[in-house]
Amino acid sequence: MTDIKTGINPLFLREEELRQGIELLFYAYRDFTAEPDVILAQYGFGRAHHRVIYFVGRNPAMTVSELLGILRITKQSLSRVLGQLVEEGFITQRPGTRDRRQRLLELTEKGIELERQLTERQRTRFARAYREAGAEAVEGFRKVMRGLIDEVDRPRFPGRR
Amino acid sequence: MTDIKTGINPLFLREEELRQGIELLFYAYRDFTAEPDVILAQYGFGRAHHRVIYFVGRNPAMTVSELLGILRITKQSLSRVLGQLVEEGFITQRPGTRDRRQRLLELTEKGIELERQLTERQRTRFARAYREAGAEAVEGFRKVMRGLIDEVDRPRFPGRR
DNA sequence: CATATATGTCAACATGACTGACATAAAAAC
DNA sequence: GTTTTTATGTCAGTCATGTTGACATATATG
Repeated sequence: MTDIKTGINPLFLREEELRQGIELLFYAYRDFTAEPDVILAQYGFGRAHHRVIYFVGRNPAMTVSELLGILRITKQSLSRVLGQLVEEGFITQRPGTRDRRQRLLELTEKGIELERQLTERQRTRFARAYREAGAEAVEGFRKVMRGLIDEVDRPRFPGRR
Repeated sequence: MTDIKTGINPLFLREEELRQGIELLFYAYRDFTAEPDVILAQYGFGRAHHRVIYFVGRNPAMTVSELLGILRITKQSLSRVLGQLVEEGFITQRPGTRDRRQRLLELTEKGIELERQLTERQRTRFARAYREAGAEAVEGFRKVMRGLIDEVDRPRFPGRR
């Protein structure tokens, strides 16, 4: 075996390092999503609703196709949550002007308020983590995260210029 | 409005920065989990099975309670997937020696093989991202991710000594 | 005019979470 | 040594969120 004397096996270290990454992602996502769930439950909503509200709030006047492309779910799955959100007045749909087949999505005042309330927790979590880690670490975080994402979606996160 | 002349509003930048973090986490997790799903489907398993296999592989002889504490799901939910994995010979249970109420969990050969196959994709994804980002960025990534995790679970990821 | 596209809808199903109630065996406390 | 707590399992029912497949409508495009 390699490095019996030093007790360090570089391959083992690498394996350890990679598994740590996997676990960091698991735990971070678990805790990151747990907080808004409490609020969502009060509205009778789930995580899927949060995702829709989030991305519609982030990309006003986005089309259903665009949203489907981000969420990577089927239109039938989206239809249920989106339908509820429209029905209950959190999101409005209006036909596109250039292409009248499109249903452009937008948050209502009520939707904006819920989005703010939901995302606030997550923003606070990031703000704390960023502050404690420092600017340089944040840059490293971005770099690695960007590299984890499928190539098609990396342009959504332009690197440092 | 602040900084009309420079066109820079620091509060807006901060908001942008935090939202980018939120989105990085969403996309990374989405793509990170998508790959093993293909293999799991061939076995008639889902993501929940992968999580159980992963953590049992990582912590041999772990108890059911420990596993529940990591996954943060109910024992009823765990019971189904764990039961299947035991039934189909991927995991074995044996009573603890110190405390004979415990059922210590362990991967079988078959389980180890499946774990390897499943996690390999994710390890490769991390390996590439780490390599492209560089050692310093990886350190920043770790720092931020650790800060995102609930305080109780941070000791699982000791900082740099 | 024919075809492709954007969207929606109906139906059936699978997975993985939940709550609540109850059961058993072993450890720990008194 | 009896009582209580703990670790685990199980039965039953429900819900949220994903899937596939088929079909419908309106509009854009060739």
